[in-house]
Amino acid sequence: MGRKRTKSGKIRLAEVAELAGVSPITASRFFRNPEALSVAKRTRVESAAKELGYVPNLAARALASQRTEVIGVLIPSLTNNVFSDVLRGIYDASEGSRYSIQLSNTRYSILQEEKLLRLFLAQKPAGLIVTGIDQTAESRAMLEAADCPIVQIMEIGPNPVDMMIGFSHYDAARAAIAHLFAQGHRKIGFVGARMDPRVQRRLDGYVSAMKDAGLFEQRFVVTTATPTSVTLGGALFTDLLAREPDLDAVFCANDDLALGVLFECRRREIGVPEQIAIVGFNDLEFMASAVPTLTSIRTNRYEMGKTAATMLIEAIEGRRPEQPVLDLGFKVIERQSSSSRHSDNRPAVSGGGAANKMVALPSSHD
Amino acid sequence: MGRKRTKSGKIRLAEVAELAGVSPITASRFFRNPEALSVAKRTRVESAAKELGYVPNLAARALASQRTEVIGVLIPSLTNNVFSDVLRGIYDASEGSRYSIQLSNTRYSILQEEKLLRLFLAQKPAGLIVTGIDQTAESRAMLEAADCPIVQIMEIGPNPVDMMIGFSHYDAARAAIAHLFAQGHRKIGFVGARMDPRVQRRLDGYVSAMKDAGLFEQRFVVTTATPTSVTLGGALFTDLLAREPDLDAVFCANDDLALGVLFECRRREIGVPEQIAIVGFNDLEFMASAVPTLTSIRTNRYEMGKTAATMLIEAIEGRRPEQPVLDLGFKVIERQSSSSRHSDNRPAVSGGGAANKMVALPSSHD
DNA sequence: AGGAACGTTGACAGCGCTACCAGCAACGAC
DNA sequence: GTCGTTGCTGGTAGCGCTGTCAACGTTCCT
Repeated sequence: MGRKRTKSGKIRLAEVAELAGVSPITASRFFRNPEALSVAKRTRVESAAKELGYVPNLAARALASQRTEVIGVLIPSLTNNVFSDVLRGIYDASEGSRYSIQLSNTRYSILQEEKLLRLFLAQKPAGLIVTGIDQTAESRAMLEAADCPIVQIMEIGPNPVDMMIGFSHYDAARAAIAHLFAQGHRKIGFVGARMDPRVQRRLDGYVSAMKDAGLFEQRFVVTTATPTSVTLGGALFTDLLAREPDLDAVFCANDDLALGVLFECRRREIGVPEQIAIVGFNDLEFMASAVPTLTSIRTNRYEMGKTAATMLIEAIEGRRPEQPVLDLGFKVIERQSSSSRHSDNRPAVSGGGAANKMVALPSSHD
Repeated sequence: MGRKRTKSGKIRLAEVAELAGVSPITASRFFRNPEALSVAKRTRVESAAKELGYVPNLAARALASQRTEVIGVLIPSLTNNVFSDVLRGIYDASEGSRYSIQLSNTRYSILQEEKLLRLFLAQKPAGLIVTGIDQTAESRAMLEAADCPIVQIMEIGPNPVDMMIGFSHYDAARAAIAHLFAQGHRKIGFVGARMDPRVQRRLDGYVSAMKDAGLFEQRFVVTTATPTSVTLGGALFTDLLAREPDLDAVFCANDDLALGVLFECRRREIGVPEQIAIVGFNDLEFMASAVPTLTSIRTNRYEMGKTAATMLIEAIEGRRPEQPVLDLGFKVIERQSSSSRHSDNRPAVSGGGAANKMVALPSSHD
């Protein structure tokens, strides 16, 4: 049976080529590298494709060219609104490009990540975005052997596989504690949940800052492997208070926990910031409208996702960035919850790339 | 040049077949329908595949079989944590199945949705999940012509394209207002943002309930097309109060707005619920730990996503659900913010599927 | 015993596209 | 005028897999 067997409704490249009066190869070239065609043929193919409503068959293209136009993204969680901001950036950057996003969820397991990586790589993705820098040795080897650009996101560290974009969670935590010190706080608790590598590094930053000041006490730290939530913030804070009733500040590993701590303070009629100061992490939108407004560490999540995907696409197309490692920095957004004085807008402390990138961010976003 | 040109590292089905001592076709069948093989060959192919670390080439499979194993998902927003719950359900259900998820973001534009739909359908997805019931006529026609199962999610209505899973936003809003009436509230405001079709239906439910009681006033309603946020909740509530200082309750179209209203009340020292009752929508996690705890309408978002994907996969594999339209219902979760009495756990009012599973659609309009 | 029915297997021929290389015209250099 | 060079175009041959159908061996029935 001949090629004409296909349903009449189906438009193949051959049909476009025929209508345009060129060979299929020329038509194919039009979609991949229009500049290679003479202007005359280019316009002919273009209008033929439009007239027929041609949509390329991606599977055939992938099979023939031995590569796909898929960007694989591995993130640990979909629940977390931190990642939803990053993802939004990634999707926004991919829009308008020829690349599509294939998302997978590692559920904070590096073994699961390794499995997914193997799956992804077998399909020859155009590029890969992976979260963090704590891969298994096997994953690391696969990433290094992969013949596509790779961006690691969410944090920065030594030995990037390829490109890297993020900020130092350790430094950010130290900046938060430095801020609390500057406000006169000494007995500063730490509340953390999930304890993934990035939260762990925030804890490390907290510990080092406290030790540097000779103020560290193990009982100031309350953590759990449980996924984070507002309610959990209240519960962990309750534990913390039971261990150390004289606490004068709490640094929360994320904003949900901070909100939970705030509510718990309200429930117990503990004055914020008079009796206890609160600092969160991420600067989610609600932090600026809470009562009192909540101090947090602003991280550039949307920008991180967007830049990661943009860098990746550039690299895929052969334009590697001059700087493969990008520190997007962070910024201490000081608000009422940690302000011993009454001002709500004092000079912000920032770190990493933030210092010389986006200087004066307004204190609310989106 | 012969077939052996391929890099030695690449494992094709042919290699597996050779090692197993069967024909490629038999090996192929092993992956698609193992039951069709004799036990002996099945184990032979299985161990050969494992030994060689074979991973099928999806592009080749898609090209040869004229269908993909991709489930297309069209949602309006990635920011909204309502959708992130739904997505989590979808991804969870797809995990372990052979299907992968292809996500696209319509940004609340039905024209954008139409464009994406065209793109998706050209790749012959195995199935499709689309948000809502307000497609363009063109989209609707494409969906009806598509030869794959389709699930509409987030709400229910007449004339499903194929399958449908959601609940009545209209009825849910009416239940919220009925609850406020039962608590003795009369001057009930409505605060809404984004005003997508589902929020619009919540507004319609509010309006109809108020009109039924002869209490509707246009000035009780404050809405905006701006994307929702906690801060916006406070701002809209401020507008509302300016128009109607005697308000005794606010129904918020979502929980972020409700939280913003709560904070604004605290800022203005308005007692909740003594002076103003607050009811939100969705019952996000933080509602239960706010001070006071916030009443909301619980919607089964994760379950909706999970069930949608499960139904879809079942349908793809030929097992169509007995009931193509599933009403997941809702539940009024009464908490302190709307409780005139002091109890925090009175019998919950529920509607839709929660009461009588997927029978006739409850009194939804339009 | 003969034949039908079933379960299992394999040969063949593409799926729609692109990599590779050859061919051809137009042009400039010598 | 010949020869390369460049720019554009087309033919051939797959990419790795699966749909279709025929062929085979076995079992069961009459």
